[in-house]
Amino acid sequence: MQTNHSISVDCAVFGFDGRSLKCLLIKRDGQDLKLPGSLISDEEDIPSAAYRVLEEMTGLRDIFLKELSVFSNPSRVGDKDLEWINHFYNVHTTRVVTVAYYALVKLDNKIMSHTREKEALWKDVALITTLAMDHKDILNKALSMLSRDMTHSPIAFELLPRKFTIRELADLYKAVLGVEIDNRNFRKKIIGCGYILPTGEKEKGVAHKPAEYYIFDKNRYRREEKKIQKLNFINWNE
Amino acid sequence: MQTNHSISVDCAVFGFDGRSLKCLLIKRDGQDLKLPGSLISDEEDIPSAAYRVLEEMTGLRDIFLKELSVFSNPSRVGDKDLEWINHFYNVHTTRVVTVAYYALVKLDNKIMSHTREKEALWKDVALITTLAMDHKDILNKALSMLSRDMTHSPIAFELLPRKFTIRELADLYKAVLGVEIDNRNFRKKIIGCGYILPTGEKEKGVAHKPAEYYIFDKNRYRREEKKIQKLNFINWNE
DNA sequence: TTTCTTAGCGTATTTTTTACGCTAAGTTTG
DNA sequence: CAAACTTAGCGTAAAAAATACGCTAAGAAA
Repeated sequence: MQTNHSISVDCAVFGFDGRSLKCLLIKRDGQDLKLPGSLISDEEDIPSAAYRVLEEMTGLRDIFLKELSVFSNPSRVGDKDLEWINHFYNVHTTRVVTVAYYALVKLDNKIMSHTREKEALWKDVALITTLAMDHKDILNKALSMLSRDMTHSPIAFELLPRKFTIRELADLYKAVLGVEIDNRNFRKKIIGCGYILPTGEKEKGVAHKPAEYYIFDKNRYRREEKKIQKLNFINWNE
Repeated sequence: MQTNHSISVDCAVFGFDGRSLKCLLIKRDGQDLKLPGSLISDEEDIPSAAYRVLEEMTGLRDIFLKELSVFSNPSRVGDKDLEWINHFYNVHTTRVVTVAYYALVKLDNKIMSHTREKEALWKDVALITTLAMDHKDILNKALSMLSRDMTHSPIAFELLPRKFTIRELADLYKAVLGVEIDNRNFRKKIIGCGYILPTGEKEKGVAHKPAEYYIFDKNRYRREEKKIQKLNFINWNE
């Protein structure tokens, strides 16, 4: 029985620029686009490898990261891709199984200059048509997982600056989930939740009534979370 | 760079006997208990390996199966475990990364006799204290994923016979989620959903008013699912 | 025959969601 | 400089969903 394989990680890194969802892509050999990734080494566990890739690409250490699933189709890496991998990593492997993650980052100046330096690019996810290997499949799965997660847990704030307006939050939901949102009811929901707090600061230089900045209070969220004892626990349409 | 690893699958297989949730365990060397699993071979992808293990253990092909996550701690397999693996599979490996799944089965006579033959045992999950390697961690993660999934999608029926009473369904939820359920409101919710249909048949030989048997209509569920356009899409406490 | 248990229907209350009117505070336009 | 335009942000009413709980029915067991 032959049972030795190479294992890699691949990360779909998402950012939000206020208009649309972006994904971080890198050019392989200056040609095909692919997700950032790496083979894992003997000493590290797989999440560590993912964090290593993320730090390399973004310069950041504390990044929201979640495992998607394993992609293991024996033919997912074609001969050409395999050649590139063996050359790039100086190994001899015939099959690579990858563990896919998605990550969420705030698109501030720091990260933008770092990724520019790495010659990576932030591409609007709606405009990504093909990627190397099965990376388009990974991206698709990441997008559907992200949609699901954004409705079930407060991870939207990983994509927004620390201080954000309620409009920015709504725009993010519109962009990712593709839904229409009623401004007035959305506000009520957000303000009513108890852990999204006004800062007293306001927008400047916008062509309309300036909105107040809010912050997400993680500790308060956790406290509220514990209080809730949902009896209305079954909801099979989510 | 050394990058070759062995990959395995491990499955937490759950069943429900009407009283409590059971997990399928096998004895290694007639001693330690572990989850069913296997190394994967070069030709198969990982889900196929999981189905192979499940068919071997249960005799069944169409089983609900879902990936949990990858367990990759370099020291998750101790020296003793490694020795057993190398001997059992006739390989030479120093590290095994495992992809964990959970599976749901209906505990009917057929499966019970098959697992008995395989000398596997169905143990009440509440009574499982230790398992080989990191299999207890895998089990814990499987249990929390199962709880989550059972509240968000209609997978409870994978654990029940085709025809079930509303009480049996409620008992399953009580057992898995550890919640109290009001019989009257639960019925309303179940019957109101539109895809759990009465069969006309009734229980026999119970020491109380016999209940009607219901079936879960998968096609009707999918149709209803499409109809729903949830605007109330954000619920961060689920 | 009484007691016990669960089935199964109904009603009233509370909570949550949805729809939508309205004023406020800025910038842009003419 | 006033009118037009855009988004902020408050409020109210209606609809829908969740919850609490009373009650009778149908069987077995005592």
